[in-house]
Amino acid sequence: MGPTPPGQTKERVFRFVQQRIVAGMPPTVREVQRAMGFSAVQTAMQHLETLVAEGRLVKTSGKARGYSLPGVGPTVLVPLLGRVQAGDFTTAIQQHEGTLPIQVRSEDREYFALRVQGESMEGVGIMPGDIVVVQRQATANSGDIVVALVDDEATIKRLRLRHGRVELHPENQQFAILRPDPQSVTILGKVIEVRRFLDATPPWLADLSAD
Amino acid sequence: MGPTPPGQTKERVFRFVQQRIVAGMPPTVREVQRAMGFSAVQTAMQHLETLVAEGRLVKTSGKARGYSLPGVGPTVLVPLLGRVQAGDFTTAIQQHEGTLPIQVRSEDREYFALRVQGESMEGVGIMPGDIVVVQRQATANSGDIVVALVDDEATIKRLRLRHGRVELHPENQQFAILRPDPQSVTILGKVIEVRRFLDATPPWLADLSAD
DNA sequence: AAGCGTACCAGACAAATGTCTGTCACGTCA
DNA sequence: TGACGTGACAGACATTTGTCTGGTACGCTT
Repeated sequence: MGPTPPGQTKERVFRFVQQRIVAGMPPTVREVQRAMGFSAVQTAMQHLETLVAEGRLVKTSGKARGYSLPGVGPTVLVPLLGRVQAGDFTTAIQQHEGTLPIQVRSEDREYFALRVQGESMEGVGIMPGDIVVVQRQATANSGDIVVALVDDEATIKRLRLRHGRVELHPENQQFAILRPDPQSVTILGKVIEVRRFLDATPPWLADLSAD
Repeated sequence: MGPTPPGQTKERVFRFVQQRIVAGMPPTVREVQRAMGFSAVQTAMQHLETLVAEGRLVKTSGKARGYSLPGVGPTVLVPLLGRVQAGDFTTAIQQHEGTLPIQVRSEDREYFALRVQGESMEGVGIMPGDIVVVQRQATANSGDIVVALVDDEATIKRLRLRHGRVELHPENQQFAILRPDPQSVTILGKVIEVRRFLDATPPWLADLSAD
């Protein structure tokens, strides 16, 4: 029962704890003990304390399974919306057709996801069937790719602001630039991520909420 | 302290627990109690039991924070590899330049991620800078998009099998079909997901492991 | 009115879990 | 050789956490 070389056990502990945290169920100290084959709880405790002192783990004292990884943003369930129509955004959220776990920077913001249906953004690799993750905001910068409501339909385009007027540019020459009347355009949010599943669609995109 | 209408509190409990589970730290029963404003632990317990009976939560009895969501695959940390060269795959795994939390179907499989560097797959919306998630496997079906080692370089192409011989097709007319000698081609895996971050690159793509 | 189902409360107990003190073993360095 | 740092063990205690029994309140149905 001699010690292993310095640093080796600590790394094994870190990898085990990290994987468990990422998998969604941080381990108890005794689970670390058992997984590492230690005889004493204190051995696991000690390595965990070292990792905390090094800043590689964060601990909530006195709480079961209280270790977490620093700098990893929270995961939230983002609703995948079906149809989005004018004045009906809240209903679209409630009637989402699935959910997408997304690591975000801030839980203070609202997000939603849409499935891309047209070919107007293919020039930048946003293809039909892709899923765009959208941060909810009513304004955006010129050049951002946004989801906007025009008349009665949601559309994904690149925003251009010309003298304060909204232009919605496609990224495909076969589509025209939209210059909607200001009264008939609403920006719903900014596209922050694009995802494409080449294997089968994951099961968690099915609705996990009560209907 | 009259009861709320049937079903309302249960839904609030489910949403709270679901969000906490997705965020990576399932709640204790007393945390549910406090979050809902109940005076008694047993109230929280009862709603949780009902949700378990309905199959919407799964419980590990006797363990702290033992509730989980059914049908949600595990999350694993997928290494984002830099250079991949022949005969050096294990080293590339160890020297990954970041990690990506990915929901997968099975922890029994191995995954890695690569940053796309060429334009040969732009026809199907796989753009330079995208990140592809790859399921590790040595064979694939004709038509799959794969990561293959050719001579000494990893490349992302669509696999075509002609009379048992490997062809690697680009999805961009400006690139040529590769018909490598069988001795000089190795399939590393199948691309299962494409991700693009339009906001800044998330911090967790930085290396969380020890160097 | 009685029964049932759901939403709540109060209190207590058992086990899991966090935490601490004390100790030994080994390798390295001055 | 002694000191130090890291890796280990043993044991005990305090607190958190899961779980249970017993009870009330309300609305609906027969």
